[in-house]
Amino acid sequence: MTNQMRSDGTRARILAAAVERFTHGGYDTTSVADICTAASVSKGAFYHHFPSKQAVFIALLERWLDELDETIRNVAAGGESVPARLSRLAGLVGEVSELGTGRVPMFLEFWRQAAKDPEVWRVTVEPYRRFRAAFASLIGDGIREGSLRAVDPDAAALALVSMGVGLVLQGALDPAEARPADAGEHAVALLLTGLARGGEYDTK
Amino acid sequence: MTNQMRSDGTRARILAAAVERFTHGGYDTTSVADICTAASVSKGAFYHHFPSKQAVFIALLERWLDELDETIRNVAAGGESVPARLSRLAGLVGEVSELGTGRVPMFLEFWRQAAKDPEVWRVTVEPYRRFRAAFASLIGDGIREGSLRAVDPDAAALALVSMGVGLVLQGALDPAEARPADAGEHAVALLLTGLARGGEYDTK
DNA sequence: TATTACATACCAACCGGTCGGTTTTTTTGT
DNA sequence: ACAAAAAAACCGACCGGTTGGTATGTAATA
Repeated sequence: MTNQMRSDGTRARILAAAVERFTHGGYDTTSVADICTAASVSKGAFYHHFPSKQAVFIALLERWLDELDETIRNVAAGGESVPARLSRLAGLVGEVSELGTGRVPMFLEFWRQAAKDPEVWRVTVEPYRRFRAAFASLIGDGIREGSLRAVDPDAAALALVSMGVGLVLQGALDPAEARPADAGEHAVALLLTGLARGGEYDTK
Repeated sequence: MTNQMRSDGTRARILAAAVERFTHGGYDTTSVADICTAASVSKGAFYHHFPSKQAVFIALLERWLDELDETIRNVAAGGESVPARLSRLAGLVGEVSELGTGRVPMFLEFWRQAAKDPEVWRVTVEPYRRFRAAFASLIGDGIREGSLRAVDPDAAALALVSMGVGLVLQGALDPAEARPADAGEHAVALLLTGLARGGEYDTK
């Protein structure tokens, strides 16, 4: 086995173990020794690959942000009508929270650290801004296209993202009662009804 | 000064210092010594009033829940029409996030601990359920009263609470760009438009 | 005097990070 | 082609510092 392969493998194991432990117990509670044990890696190997515990956290954050950016691109793209693209979003909320239920604690951890560390803050906040900007632009298109009411695009985008965040969070906290997959689409449809020009909003 | 007064005073100082420190640095990072220093209280006094650090946290949580319950009662009450009461909610979101901006980290801390400790989880989740139930009941009234469209009250309540949570959280994370007080009411109005029977929703 | 409220010194456990040494792969010299 | 040397990956004991919690004693109230 080449040196590169070996290195990449242990690095990946450390990252995977870190996300597992951080998710399970949070950043502060999880010790470097915990991560090492979970990754079947020695402390020496850990500090050979990462300069600090915080560096692992930031690497995780950046990986997550890349995924998020890809999601945004997918949402923004597409030649269909604006309402059709918006309704694709309704499904996205359910999808994200299904896939991400286990991840939400980690995601909460990012926010919590963002309140303390300016570097983490900057890199955490930016995707939300991009998210809102993408939606605002989409909504602006819808207004010009005539399929949406002439609302403030920024406020509407904030509303959409907020509801998404709220749904995912509540779904993670109380999956039995606030299942986003079931009620989430319904909730988003409700908001889209308020956005759509006149009468009911057709999610089909 | 009576013994009771003295005791109550130091207890209150510990609680106040705890919320200040937890808000500033999170649960794990804040040490008992930190709290004691901030409260001008010795460690002995601390452990005389509380059996553990966790106990202080739970006392804080319970105090917060009482406030929340009072808020719910205020929202549910009132003899006005349902749309009027719902629009009062729009203002509430801005209000809560204005008052609570500094508190949000603490609130995040509750959620994070809820993922770990079943006891904390139960007591954290319940108010959200009550919140949703209160809104669902209110929306049900609106539907019977004829002022709201015949939507699923539970889904609509989830939508409202989710948007509120999302707005507060985003406002706390990024106050410069996602000011809930400015755009929050607008966002809720948008949702209410989707709820209201026909045409525009009058927030007046 | 008895009890409650507070103060201080102390401890065992743990944590992030370091460091000297060992194993494994790669490069170099011939 | 092959050994020697260099480099990269890895190991685990160790360290200074901190933490939640305790034990023991003192001052204030009942």
